[in-house]
Amino acid sequence: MLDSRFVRENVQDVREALKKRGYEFPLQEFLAIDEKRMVLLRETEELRNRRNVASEEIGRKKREKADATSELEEMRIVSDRISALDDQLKAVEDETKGLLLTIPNMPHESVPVGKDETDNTEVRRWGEPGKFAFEPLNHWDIAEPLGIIDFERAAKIAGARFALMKGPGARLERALMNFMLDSNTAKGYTEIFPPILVNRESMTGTGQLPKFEAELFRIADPEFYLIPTAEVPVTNIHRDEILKESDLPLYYTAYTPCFRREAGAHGRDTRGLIRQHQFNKVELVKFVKPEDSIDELEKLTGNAEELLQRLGLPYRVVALCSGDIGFSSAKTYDLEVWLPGQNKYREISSCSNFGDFQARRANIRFKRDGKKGTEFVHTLNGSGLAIGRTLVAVLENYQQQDGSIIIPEVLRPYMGTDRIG
RNA sequence: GGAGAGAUGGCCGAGCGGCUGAAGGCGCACGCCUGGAAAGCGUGUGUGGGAUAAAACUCACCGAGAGUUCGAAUCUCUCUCUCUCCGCCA
Repeated sequence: MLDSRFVRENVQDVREALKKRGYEFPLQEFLAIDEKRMVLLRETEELRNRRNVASEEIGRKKREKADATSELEEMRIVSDRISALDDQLKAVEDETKGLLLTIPNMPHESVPVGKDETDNTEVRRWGEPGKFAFEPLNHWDIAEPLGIIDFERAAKIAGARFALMKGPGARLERALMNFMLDSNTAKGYTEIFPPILVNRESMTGTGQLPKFEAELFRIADPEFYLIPTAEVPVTNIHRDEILKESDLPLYYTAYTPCFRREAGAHGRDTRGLIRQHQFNKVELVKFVKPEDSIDELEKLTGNAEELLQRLGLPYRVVALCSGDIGFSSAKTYDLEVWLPGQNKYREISSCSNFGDFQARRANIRFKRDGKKGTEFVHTLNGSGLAIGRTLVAVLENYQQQDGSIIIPEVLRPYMGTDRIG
C-alpha cells in the first residue's frame, strides 16, 4: 500500500512510476475522495473539541449543583452532528483505503522499464548446460519409468495438477527440503515452521488480498486461506509490531507446502511437476532497515543462487522489467534453472524487495535508537528454492542414458545413495 | 462440544460514568552522588492523525466492533483471543 500523504504530495511522480507498470493511476478519484476526507476530518475534530470543552463544563456545573440544561441541550445536537459526520468519515476512509489497497507498488528506479516478460533483462549466467550423448528426456518421461512419480494415481486421489511421489522420489523431495533448510540456517536465517492456513488480515498484509482472491484456495467456514507461499505467514509474524532497531535485520527461512488455484493457467504446463495446485517450497524472508533493502536483495538473491550452484544446476538471473514485476514488488530478480528436457531456462526462484509496501499494509514498524517516532521496515523475500521444480531440474540435468539418475554430491548424505535406478 | 475466568502503557498492576493518556511499581534514558560501581536522589519515558518553520495547540486510541449518555477504560450487546476444568481427539 502506498502512503496516502505521499501520494497526495507527489501525485504526478506516483502516476509516472505506476505508468511504467502499465498501470493507470485513478488520479481524479483519489484526489476527490482524499479532499473530501480532509474536510470531514477537520469538521468532526472541531466539533469534538467543542464537545469535550462543554462536557467538562457540564461536569463542573453538576458538581456545583448549578443548572446546565442549555448546555445539555446544545451538546445533544452537537453529538448528533458528530455521529452523522463520523458515519460519512468512516465511509470515505473505507473508500480511500479500499482504493489504496488495489494500487500496486512503485517500481524501484533501478528496474528496467518494459512492457512484459520479453523486456526482462538477463543479468548473469552460471554453469554450462550439459552436453548429452542422447536426446535428454522430460522429467515425467524419466520419473514414470523409475516409478518415483505417479501422476495418474494423484489424479485419481485429488485431480489434475497433483503429484504423488514414491520411494526415492519422495525421499528426494525430502532431501531437497532438508538440504535447503540446512544451507539457509547456516547462512544465518532462522528456521520457521508456520501455520499454512491463515486469516484474511494476513493475506491483505502481504498483498494477495483484496485483489487476487481468485488465485487462492479458501475454506469457507470457518474462514481460512491456504497459503500460496510461506511469504504470507512469515512476513505476518511481525504484523502490528514495533521492532527495535537492534532487532534488524531479521532473516527467516521456512519450508511450507504452497497452494495455488492456477485459475488463469489452463493449457500451460499441463503435464509434469512444473505447475501444481500443491507444491513444496523453502522460502527466505527478510525484515530490514529502509537504507539496506537494495543491498539485502542482492544478498538474498545470492543466497538462493548458491543453492543452485551447490546442486550443480546451471541457471541465469533475470531482472524483471517494470511491466512484469508482481503487484507488491518494487524490484524482482527471477532465477531460471536450465531444463535439458525442455531445452530452456525455467523460473525456480523469485526474489523481491517490497520496500515499505507490505510493511505499511501489515503495519510493521521499527524505532531507531534515540529517535522519536517509528518508521516502516522494508520486507524482502525469495524462494530458496521451489522444491518441486528443483527436483525436476535434478532429474533432467542428472539423467543418464540408461534411465538412471546420478544424485548430486550435496544431496547424498540426505539420500543415502548416489543413484536412483 | 460443555462450564467458568480474563484482555489496561516495554513489563507488572490500580482504576466511584466527568479533573485519567491513564495511580503505583519494575524496566529504560539522562543528571546528581562515587575513585569506579551498586544503592540512593532528581528528571524524563506510548502510538497515530490534524495544525506549525518548529512548537504551543488539538483529535483519536485502555483486545475489536456496535450501543446507552451532554460525557465511557469504567454501563449494555456482539465478536476475537488467552487461561482453567470436563468431554473428545492426532
